[in-house]
Amino acid sequence: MILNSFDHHHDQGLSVVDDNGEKRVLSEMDFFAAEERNSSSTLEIKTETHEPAGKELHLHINTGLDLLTSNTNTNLSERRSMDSNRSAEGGRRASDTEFVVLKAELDRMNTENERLRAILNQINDKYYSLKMHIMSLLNHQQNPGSAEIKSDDRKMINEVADDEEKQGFKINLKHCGQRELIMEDKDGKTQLDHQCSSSPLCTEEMSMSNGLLHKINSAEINTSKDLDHQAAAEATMKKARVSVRARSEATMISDGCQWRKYGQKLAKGNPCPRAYYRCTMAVACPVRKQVQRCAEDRSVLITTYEGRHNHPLPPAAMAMASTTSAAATMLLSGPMPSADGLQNSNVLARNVQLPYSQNLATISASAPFPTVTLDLTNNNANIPTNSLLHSPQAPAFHAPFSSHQQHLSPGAGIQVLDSSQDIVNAATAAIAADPNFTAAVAAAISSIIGNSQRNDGVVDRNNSVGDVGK
DNA sequence: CGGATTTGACCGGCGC
DNA sequence: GCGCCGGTCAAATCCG
Repeated sequence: MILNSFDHHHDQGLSVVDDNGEKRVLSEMDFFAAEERNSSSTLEIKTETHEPAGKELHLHINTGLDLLTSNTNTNLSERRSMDSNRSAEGGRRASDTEFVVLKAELDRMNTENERLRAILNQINDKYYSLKMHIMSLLNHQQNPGSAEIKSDDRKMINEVADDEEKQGFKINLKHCGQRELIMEDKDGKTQLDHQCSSSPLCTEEMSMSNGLLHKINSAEINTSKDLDHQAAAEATMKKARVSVRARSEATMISDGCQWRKYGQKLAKGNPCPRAYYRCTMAVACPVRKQVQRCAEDRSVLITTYEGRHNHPLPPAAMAMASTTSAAATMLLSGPMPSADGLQNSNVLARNVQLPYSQNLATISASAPFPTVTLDLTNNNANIPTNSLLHSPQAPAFHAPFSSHQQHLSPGAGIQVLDSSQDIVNAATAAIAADPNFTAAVAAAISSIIGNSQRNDGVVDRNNSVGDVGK
């Protein structure tokens, strides 16, 4: 057997040439593969270079490993004893030395691996922290706050940047005004950027957005103007709504929260009744939701959430709380022209179609309450729909955006700029990444604005709401 | 029997 | 002031 070195250039991992001359590529090495158990413990290591064929370096190494040994921690005296028994065959001493060398090398690599893992974790943590601070900073650029906070943020950025530099990475705070954050390695190769296409990272990141809201809010407490702004933001937050359009035959999408129906009305302009629910997962939880079928397309269910939860969320709700939190953030931290932007009639009198995901998210503020509409009925090319369509709880989301949804043509109204786009990008990624889509979306929305509390293990009970129009 | 749902009554905001 | 409409209340009813 020929064991090849890792081919870093082609990212092929470990390749092995077997006794028949066939080359195999291994992502993991299985020393205990059945066909190898009784074979010789000799490894032929071929250093595969990019030199012409025939110049490959072959190293024949007797590993000295007892591959039949189940306990890899067999003590050395036993191993030495076994080795000495074999020494009669000759060459044992050399293989013993090689074994020690290999073991040392293995230990060294394990140590290195641990170190790299720790560094990676540290980088991830600091990346998120830094990003939160940057967004907070940017918020202050729009809503000038205290210099103290800016100083703290700058200090934080410097500290993190120093750390990354020491660890072989650097944070590139490029075009901060446009919310670009890029992590590069020493060679300048981008490792992560603000788009954060890796869904686990995005999910993690988005789950922090509630914390960001709190951070932003708490950072605004310094002046009376900020207090006013905070009060206004909270009032708006209370009134802010997130509407989700999803294609579903079910009477209500399961969202991980528990709801109790308290009313039903026939609303004007829609023959389908509108059902009113309140969250019953905690006493006096103020969150309400309305469920109604779309008049134009009865297969589309429109769920509108309002308020913030006053309790921890179940796992299913937490799964996508990040998404709607992002929507709320988008709604409330858009390109406000002033600190009073939320009260600004210009803001409240506009509708904005978000540029990233066409037909996916729309801000509508023409209604009494500012509303973000997430349209999940669209088979958007930007979304890996296969992850959306096959959830056992989720119906297929593939209809085109229904016509009654308000849209603005480009240039009409105020386009949501980068921060909001980033948030929507991330929200979209989070949506697309979550296999339990329906539960995730609804859960997220119910928790929208809200609840950044850590999930404390509340069991997800199936909601027991009734049918709309039953 | 307790909790959830139904459904008509009621309330408040808004426009005319 | 009045009517419309969305939203909520609460008694009656249903259901497990």
